[in-house]
Amino acid sequence: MPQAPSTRWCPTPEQLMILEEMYRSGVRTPNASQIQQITAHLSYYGKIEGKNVFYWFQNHKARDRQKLRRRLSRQQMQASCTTPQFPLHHLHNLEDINAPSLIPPLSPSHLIFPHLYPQFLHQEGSFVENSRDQGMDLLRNLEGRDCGGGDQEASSSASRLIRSGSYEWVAATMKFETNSGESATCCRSLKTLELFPTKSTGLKDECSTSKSSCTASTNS
Amino acid sequence: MPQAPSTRWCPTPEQLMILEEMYRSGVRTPNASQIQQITAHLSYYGKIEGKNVFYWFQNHKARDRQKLRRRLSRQQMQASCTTPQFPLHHLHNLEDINAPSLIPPLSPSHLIFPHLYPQFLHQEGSFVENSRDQGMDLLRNLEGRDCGGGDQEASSSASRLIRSGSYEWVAATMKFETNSGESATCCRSLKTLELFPTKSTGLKDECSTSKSSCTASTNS
DNA sequence: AAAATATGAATGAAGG
DNA sequence: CCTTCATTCATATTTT
Repeated sequence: MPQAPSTRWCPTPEQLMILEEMYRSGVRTPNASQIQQITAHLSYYGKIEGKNVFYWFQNHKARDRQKLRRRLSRQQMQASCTTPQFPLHHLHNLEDINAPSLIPPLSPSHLIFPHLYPQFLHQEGSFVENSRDQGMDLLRNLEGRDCGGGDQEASSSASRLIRSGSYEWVAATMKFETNSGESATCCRSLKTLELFPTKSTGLKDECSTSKSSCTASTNS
Repeated sequence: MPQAPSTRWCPTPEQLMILEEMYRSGVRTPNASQIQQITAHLSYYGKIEGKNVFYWFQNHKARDRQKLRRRLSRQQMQASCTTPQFPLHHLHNLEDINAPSLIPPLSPSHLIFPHLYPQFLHQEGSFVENSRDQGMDLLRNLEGRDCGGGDQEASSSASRLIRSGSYEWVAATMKFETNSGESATCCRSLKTLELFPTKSTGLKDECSTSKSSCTASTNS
């Protein structure tokens, strides 16, 4: 089904520029009339409808706000992880992974994510929760529990902000994690995964370095 | 601005394996906390951020779905095609869209965004209004006035429905603008932006035609 | 080398 | 406002 001339709006560079400028200027949730006007102005640079403007601000704001949210959760996590950890670069250069290294040689997921498997469910970290009508066979059992489990609570005020959806969370995360250079890791590992040493934080792996590692795709 | 050393994440074989295993197990749309945990765990095998996990599931699910969809549509087509039909491949050659357009050739910003420049600000349209403590420098001038100006009033009863949140407005608008085929532009342009000819309404721009136009994104 | 494909990332659009 | 979906972009990888 050719979906017509893909009718989705796409801002022209000018429109985008203006919108961003406005956003920077403080416009966050324009009301109907504002939207009307903005639309009128922008329409000069290309086809555009009110809803486009509306959505643009909605999305932009949301995605941008998350970053804050995420930042908080992040800091919080770090706070609990701040404890200087030992050097942990030893872990893998991909190749060594196969070697008898210290790394658990790729354990089966039920070993890696015990919380995903009923048998191992006895720790706090619950997982599922919003497992609609999807598979979730393994996860069902967890249902009804407090999703965060232990550390979750730690974030009193933060938990609020954090609890939002994955998307938002991500949106926020992207910005900061990227900047910080390190990903949120350590503390989580502590509580949810005691199977491994928590030194995972400082890994360097960096799959992008050599062009070989990144494969591992479906290749099928 | 070249986007740095292409910092795109790439799952290590282990990470990928785990992710797939989880997916198979039924995990489809992990929420924030879940993502947190997954990320923490996977970070043991290499650098990874929350957004990576998020996107991974997002994409994986989407592509899965897409695959199914395609399959279905194909079957459907076959089903209907079993009966001798006329040739119908002609449909869609969205090529002609690339035709030489009448678009104004991208003038310098002060020409392009007159309304962003003080010199050109003298029209009525109010803008801000709920501009809390935000910037709004450019827009302030417009404050206090009746936003719509002329045609605004035209929509007597409509204004009611519209005036509620922007969302409502959009909800209403979307339907109509979409149907009418033209976006609410001309009239607006007239009053708010008389600097330009109003022909902006019928622009052809059509960013979607070639795969290049829509970019203008971060790519800085 | 060009074409096709796989996939991380981004974002417009909706539903609730 | 939050969450999710569909599309699309960009690029690395594989195919031809």
